[in-house]
Formats: sequence, structure tokens, C-alpha cells
Amino acid sequence: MHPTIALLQSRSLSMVVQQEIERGILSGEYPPGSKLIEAALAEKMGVSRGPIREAFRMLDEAGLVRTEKNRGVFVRDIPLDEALEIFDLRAAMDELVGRQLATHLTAAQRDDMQAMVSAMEQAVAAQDAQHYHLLNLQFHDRLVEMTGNRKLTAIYRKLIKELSLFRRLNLADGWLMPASASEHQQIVQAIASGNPQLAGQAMFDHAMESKARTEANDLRRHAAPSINPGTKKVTR
Amino acid sequence: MHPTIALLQSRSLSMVVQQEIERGILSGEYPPGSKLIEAALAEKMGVSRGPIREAFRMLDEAGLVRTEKNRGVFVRDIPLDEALEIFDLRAAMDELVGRQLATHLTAAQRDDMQAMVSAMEQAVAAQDAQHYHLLNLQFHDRLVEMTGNRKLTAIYRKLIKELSLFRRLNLADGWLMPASASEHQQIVQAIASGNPQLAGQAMFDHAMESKARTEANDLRRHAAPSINPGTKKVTR
DNA sequence: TTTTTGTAAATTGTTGACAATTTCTGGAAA
DNA sequence: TTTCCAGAAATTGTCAACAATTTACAAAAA
Repeated sequence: MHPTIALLQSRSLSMVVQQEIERGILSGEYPPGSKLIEAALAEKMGVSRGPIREAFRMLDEAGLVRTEKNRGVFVRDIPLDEALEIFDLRAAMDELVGRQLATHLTAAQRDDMQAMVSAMEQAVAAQDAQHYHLLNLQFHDRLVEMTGNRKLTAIYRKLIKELSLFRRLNLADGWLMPASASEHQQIVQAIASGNPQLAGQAMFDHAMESKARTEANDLRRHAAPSINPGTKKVTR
Repeated sequence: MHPTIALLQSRSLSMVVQQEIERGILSGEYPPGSKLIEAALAEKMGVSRGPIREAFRMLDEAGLVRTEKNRGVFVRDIPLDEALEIFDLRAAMDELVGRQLATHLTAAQRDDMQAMVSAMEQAVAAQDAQHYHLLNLQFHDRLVEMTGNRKLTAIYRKLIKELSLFRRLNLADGWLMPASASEHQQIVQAIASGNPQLAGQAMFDHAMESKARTEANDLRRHAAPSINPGTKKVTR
């Protein structure tokens, strides 16, 4: 029985179960395409199948799993074309973020942004790709949050989660670490300048750069089929 | 027992129930703020409470209801500030739609658009506000769909559904019918011109006009408290 | 060998029952 | 009259059992 279940009865079981399964999906414990079995999860978490099924419905609506009638639920595997669609949408949202921040930025927010960029530059200098990746995610998440638009923030985060299910992205994000370092500094300056058009453009271009890198990376990977023999991970 | 339930067992009960409850919410049968009782819905639809609860989880994730532990689920009532946030987000998405259509529009799509605008102009001439409203929704929905971006389309539709729960919107959309008629013609021309910047701008401005009208309408309504005595509708 | 078919096992879909919590109601106390 | 507090009723949260469907497997036929 999972420890967090018994402790937090403040939220209903379905919510806790949903968070736990989502954590497992995003951490790669349940990789894209794998099947999620109600009874197995129920026993693992020490609950009955009811809450598991309710959690499945939430995850399905959130786009993290897909449900086939009488066949079960599977962790979604985002195809390249859908990932590219998400990138386009995210670019438009980031452009909005840039515009709004340029017009409403406080001094404290500006300092926050600058601090995060500095941290990223340190990570680049230290060649710490893993840390850089986390800081990058945090940077963009904070920027969206700074707009104060809750719906924008919620949908942005949902898109990021779905993008993390585009499996080819995970293995290859070490390569493109150093490229986007200077772009972030540029973004901060554009926002701090107070010019909405400029700030929006900087955010949009940055997002589209990310899209282009992802697509190029995927095509390259598709051309050179798996050199790495240890691709098959132990599911559990 | 609802007739559509027994017939369509191709989709699981939760899906059918979800659609049925959603229909009831969007039609105003279950108005914002009203409570949805599991047992009542279960009996009405001739199913047990399990599928009802699963449907609730989907509707919650979709933002159409809110769940309070041990207290039940309620149809969401979108406050003005959240509605305005959604308008901002929709404007950014519409701008993307305009840009993409301007670069990829086919002749058939252009004719479709033109036909819909003509139909709207006819509705304006006939003073048919209800029909105009439907055509307007259809017009924007079709434009988003034409981009071929499925994720964009899905999220756009979700936002529209949430906006329809902004209750003050429903009563007041007759007033603003004639204003936006010419703007639509302008949008079509901007898209057909093939200039992404221009088309995006036209879509963005149109969306922000809609936001401004909604806000002005709400402030006016708030200033002049309910002249209409028949506000309380029969819930069921 | 390959394909097919029938039976058993596994898994999902649905239901009704029970426990826990909230809400309602009526009367007692201030 | 108003406030407060049982106790009852209504409602939600969770579970275990049963039905329906799919999947796995082995034997028979081609």
C-alpha cells in the first residue's frame, strides 16, 4: 500500500490516484504505449478499482492516456505531427505571454527572470544538461504564471505534459542544450524593454526554434535507426 | 430511462452519460451553480452511479463542473475575470488561425468561408439574432478546424464551452448582433489576401472586440440590476 | 509448418450494498 | 423570537461481486 494514500484523505482517493498515476507516466515508469491495468494499480495503491477508473477518466480527458472500450487504457504516444501541432499552439501562447509581460512587468518579476537566466547560463557552463533542462522548463512555466492568466497557465502546463509523452524528445534533449542559452537573455531584454510587439516576437521565435530543433532531431533519429541496443526498458 | 442509452452500447456508458450531462449543461437545463446529484442522474438515465461518477470526473477535467469533496459536483459559474482571461487566450489562438489560413487556404475553403459570411449577413438582414449567433459560432469553429491543427481545435472548442457558462453572456448576445457583421467580411478578405500578418491581426482584433463588448455588457448589467422579473428559470 | 478453432484465463464494464459525511428538521434553551 | 443542538434523512465515497468481453493457449485441421 502506497504511503501517501492513507495519509491524505483530505482529497478524495480518485484525486490522489490520478496524481500518482500521472507522476508515474511523466517519470517514465509507465512509458508511452504501455497498458495500465486497473486491478494491478488498485492492488499496488491499496484501493479498489472504482477510484482507479475515475482517475483514468481524468487522465483521458487530460490527454495523457487513451481508452479503448473493453480493451483498456494505454499511456498515450504522441506522434510527431501532433507534437508539431502542439509546438505551433504553444508558440502562439508564448507570444501572448511576451506581449502581456512587456506591458505589466514588475521590477521583482524582472529580477526573477534575470536570476533564472543566470542560473541557466551557469548550468550551460557546467555542462549540466539535466539541470539546464529543468531550469528551462521552470523558466517558461514561471513566465506564463507571471501573466496572472490562470486559464492560460493551466492549458500551457497541460500542453507541456503532453509534449513530454513525445518519446523521441526525452532522449535527445541533451544535444540542444547550449543553443538556446543566449535566446533566453534576449527574451528577458525584449520583455524588459516594454515593447509588446518585440517581446511577443522574441517568445514566438524562441518557441518555433524549439519546434524546428525537435523536428530536425526526429528526422535525424528516424534516418539512423537505433544504434543504442538498450532501448527496451524494463517496464516493471 | 433515456432512449439513447440502451441503443448505443458501442461507446461505454460513461461516455454516453458524459455527453448527455454536457448537453444538459450547455443547453441551460442545468444552469451554472446548480448541483448535480448522482442518484438523480443515475435514475433518470437508467444506469448506476458508477458511470455517472466517471462522467463527473471527465466534466471536471474539462472545466464544466467543479467538485467539492463530500459535498457534490456543481455546474461551474465562470466569473467575469476568468471569462476575460479566456478571451485573451482565444484571441491569441484566433491570431494563429488567421496566420495559418492565410498561408495555406484552398479555393474550396475560401468559398466555404464566403458562404458562411453571406449567411450571416442574411441573418442580420432578417434580424434573426438566434440564427446569427449559431452561424457566428459555426464560422469561427470551421476556421479553426480548417487549420488542420487538432490540438488547437480541441482546446478552442473547450474554451468556447467554458465561455458559454459565463451566464451574463447568454442573455445579452442579441444586442451585439449587427456590429460584427462587417468584421467577418474583413476577416475573409484579410485571409484571402494571403498576408499572414494582416489575417492574424484581423482575427486578433475581432476577438478583442468581442471581449470588449462582453466586458462593457457585463458592467452595464451590473450597474442596472435585473429589470427582467422572469430570470429564474425552471430547473427541470 | 501454418492456420483455425474452442476453451480457459485475464481484464474490463456495471451494479448494488455499505460506510462516512453533510444537510435538513424539529424542538429545547437562551 | 432567535440560537443551538440532537437525530433523521439525504448524499457522497468506497468497495466487492457479477456479467460481458477480450486475450492467451493448446489442440485439431489444412
